[in-house]
Amino acid sequence: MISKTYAPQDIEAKWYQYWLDNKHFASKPNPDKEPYSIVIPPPNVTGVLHMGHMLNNTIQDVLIRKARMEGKEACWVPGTDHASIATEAKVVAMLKERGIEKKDISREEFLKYAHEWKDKYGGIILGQLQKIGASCDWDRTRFTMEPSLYEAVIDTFVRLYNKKQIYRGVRMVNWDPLGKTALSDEEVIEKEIMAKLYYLQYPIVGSEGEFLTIATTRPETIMADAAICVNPNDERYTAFHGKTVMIPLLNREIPVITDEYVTMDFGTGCLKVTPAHDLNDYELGIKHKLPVLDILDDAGFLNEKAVLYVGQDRFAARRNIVKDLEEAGYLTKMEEYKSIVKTSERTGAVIEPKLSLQWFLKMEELSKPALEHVMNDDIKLYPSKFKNTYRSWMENVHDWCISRQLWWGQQIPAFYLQDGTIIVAKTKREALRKAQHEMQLFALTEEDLTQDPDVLDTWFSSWLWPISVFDGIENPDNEDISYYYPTNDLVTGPDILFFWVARMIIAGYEWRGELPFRNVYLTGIVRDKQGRKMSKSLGNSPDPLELIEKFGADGVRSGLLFSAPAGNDLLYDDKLIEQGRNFCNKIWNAYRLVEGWEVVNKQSELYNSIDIINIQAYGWFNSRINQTIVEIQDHFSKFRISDALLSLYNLVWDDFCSKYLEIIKPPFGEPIKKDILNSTIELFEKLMCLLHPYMPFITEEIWQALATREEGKSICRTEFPKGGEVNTEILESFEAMFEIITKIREIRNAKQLSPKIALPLAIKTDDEYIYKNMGIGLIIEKLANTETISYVSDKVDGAISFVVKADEFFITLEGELDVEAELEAAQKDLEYNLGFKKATEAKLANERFVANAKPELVERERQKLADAKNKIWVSSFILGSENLKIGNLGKAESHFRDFLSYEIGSDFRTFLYLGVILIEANKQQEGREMLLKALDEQPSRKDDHIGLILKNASDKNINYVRSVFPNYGVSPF
RNA sequence: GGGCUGUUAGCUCAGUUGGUUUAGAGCGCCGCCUUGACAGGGCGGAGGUCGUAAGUUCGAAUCUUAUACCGCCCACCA
Repeated sequence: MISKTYAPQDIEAKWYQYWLDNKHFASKPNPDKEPYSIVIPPPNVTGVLHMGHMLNNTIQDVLIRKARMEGKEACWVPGTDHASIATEAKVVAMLKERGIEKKDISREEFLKYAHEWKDKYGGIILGQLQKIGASCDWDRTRFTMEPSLYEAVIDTFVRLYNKKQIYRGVRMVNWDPLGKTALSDEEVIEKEIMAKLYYLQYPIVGSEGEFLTIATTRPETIMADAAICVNPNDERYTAFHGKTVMIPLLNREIPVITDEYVTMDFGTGCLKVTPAHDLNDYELGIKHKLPVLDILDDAGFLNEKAVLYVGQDRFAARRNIVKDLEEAGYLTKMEEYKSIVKTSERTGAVIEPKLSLQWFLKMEELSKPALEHVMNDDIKLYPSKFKNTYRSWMENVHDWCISRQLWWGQQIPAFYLQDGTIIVAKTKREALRKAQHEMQLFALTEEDLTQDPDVLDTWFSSWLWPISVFDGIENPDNEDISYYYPTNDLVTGPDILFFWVARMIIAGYEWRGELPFRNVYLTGIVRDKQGRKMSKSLGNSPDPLELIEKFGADGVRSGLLFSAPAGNDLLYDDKLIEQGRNFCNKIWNAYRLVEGWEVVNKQSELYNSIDIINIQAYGWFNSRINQTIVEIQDHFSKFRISDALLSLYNLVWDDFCSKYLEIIKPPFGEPIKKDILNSTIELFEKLMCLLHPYMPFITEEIWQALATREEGKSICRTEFPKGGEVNTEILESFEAMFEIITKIREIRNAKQLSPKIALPLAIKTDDEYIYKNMGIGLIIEKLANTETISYVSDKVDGAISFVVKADEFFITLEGELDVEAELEAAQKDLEYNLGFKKATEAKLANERFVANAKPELVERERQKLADAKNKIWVSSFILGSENLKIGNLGKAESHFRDFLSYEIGSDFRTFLYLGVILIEANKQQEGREMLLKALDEQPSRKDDHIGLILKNASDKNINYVRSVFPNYGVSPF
């Protein structure tokens, strides 16, 4: 017995192991196949799977699985990033727990601990990726610190240094006092905070009682002040040009200088210049040759140069100095001030601008090809709006600070002689040789060389990733790199567009002379329902593994993708995942239905009508599949992954389950014919293949169950369905048919009739063939639950009617119709269609429209007009006859007259009813004409007609009516 | 301050070269339906003057301009 709901837990583990055992994800260069490769954005080795990874890697898996099924040599390279700051922080924390301080141990010891930590806790995320079904080639797993990748990084550093692209210099850098390292601009996050602006008085030397007042947010840095600066055009301060002032508390004398940099209308127009602790001040300092006084140590504590508050943390010092300044009377004002504070992305510490000696990579030349090839679409960004962002960054790119004051990472291969001479070489030995040979320092030993203690920025290794995973730096001509590079698609978040994507492109052109990937798909950021970024501290991030446990990997994957258009943030809601889970369940139950059918083999005469239905349904659904394949291929070509999934979702749920299966489903307890079961299984298999990239597990499970498969075979290596013929005729007739079915169901609903009651349906059509011989009629009977359809040539009196295309449908219900309601509905219908008719006619009368619009469009307008007229015609008739029925002769007359005026066709009863009405209204002459016209319409049925006339005439006029037809003898009365 | 997006149903979003007085989907909502694949379901339904204002056009959610908000990126106002 198959379980009633889809139970993913056992199924997923089973098939993932099966795929691994049969090496379905393994890839090696195959000249007979087109390569398709993706390198994973390497997660931090310290990382655990979060929703962002889930989304990102699902998209990659969809792409790679689809490519694999399309016969490409698909290779998805997994791996992890050593993440220097994050990992070092974890290791430091771990050591601290064990009572060990980093500063007390040697670099070697520390690295030993770090590697231990990495071996024990690192790379958890890779196992987690398997849970989501990621079809990576695990044998190719790489780590940015493993020897060959390490070597590649060192090598590129040396080569760039030799090309004079790397230099060492003193710069104002973003200093993280907690991590005690420099950060690149990209690693800094700006936060808006409410700060205080302090107004401080600096006494003017030689002018007792006079002050210059400055405004600052950092009063603790006054001890590092080198000058006070005012705008030369600021008349308030002209008198003070060339004077000096005293730093409060400290009583050190500093000059008043002038520079146009100072804005006159901010604060007091007076700026204190602190070259060591502010980038702008630093530049001012250089310009005006001011001394640089750095009063902070690496951890953000005041050093002895500060003289005051030495040994205090910068924030403590701020509190204290504010208090002292206030007491001494130098603080005149404090105001709230909205300001930006820079913080470290990794440690959260407030960044300190700090002068330090760092290594830089010149970016100007290197980045040129990277800009050009994105702008000319050699590399495409999805969505393309990021091209703008990319360009503005690239055009204003700054030199990249690549040194970090850490131990975990690739140590900078720069060696210093005692006199400070720098020798850059891959190893100490090489450096020594270089020193000996190039500088003739033969007496030198390795002891005399000191390696730079810093390591390289993590991104300085990950920018090589698409090359280094294939060993393309050290062995530039090896088989892997030649075959797989450039890779095809890169899937990542827009938050690392500059950090990583741009630099990979730069590296691609620098080291391979070509692009690293052709397409960059930038996913959105997963946010919570309120639009907040998911974060540990908010606790608003669900654990993907728990979700998988609860909803199944396929459910989570498809759920996330339902609402994940490229570049748009995704507001996560459990509802999405539920929807994915429900989709799995729907598929599962469709399978249960098909699986549960009993089969008959024998061809039997009795099954004739069923055959027609089945053949039609199969033909229709095949066309729908083919149509959808075209659609999803188009979506994929534009990286519209969500849209492709949605197309499939609708195809499976609405067309396959709600329509196709309902059509071919045998009545309860009855068997199904073998051939239709086989075609159904064939269709089901196709659907599973189409869905496999999105929902690998359930599709494998069902695919395996639908037929006997060879040992080791998997749907993931089965050919992705190619499109075929799309029969538009059958699609259109089915579309009309479903419209008819919906109308009937609507009537059933409106009349509150049980679905079990078969309704009598009559159709007035010029094309009975399509209903009778094409099986359409039979399907209507089955899906709308009608009695055997009758075909009529006249309108049916007293029936509920509706029109689809050119055909009219009548359902006669027992009991009185609600005339008022019918009238109201018909009236509404009439008005709508009259308006429609008017607009369309106006459009068609417009020569410019007919001349300029596409011919198909004009033709479609004409068709719509014809349909609308038909509907108007029907509504008018209903209004006329219903009004007649309730004795509203005047209204009835005018509706019938309208009816005739539309000249769409005629109907004998219109003439007839109108004739009687006119006679009743004492317009005998005209009435008589109408009655005769009625008879002319269908002379063969004269007797029926006269009977109807007499039935509708009142006693008063019966004789007159009779006199019109003197030869008609029998009175119905 | 500069630049770039976006603004469509109660919510989250589609809407691909302008073209039905009828702008779609999912969720949510309303009504009916439970022995029969699935209530994690079926069948129907309601709900939008497409941010605002002008303009171009035979025709505008779609193009132009202006404007208001949301968001993102960049930038040295202490």
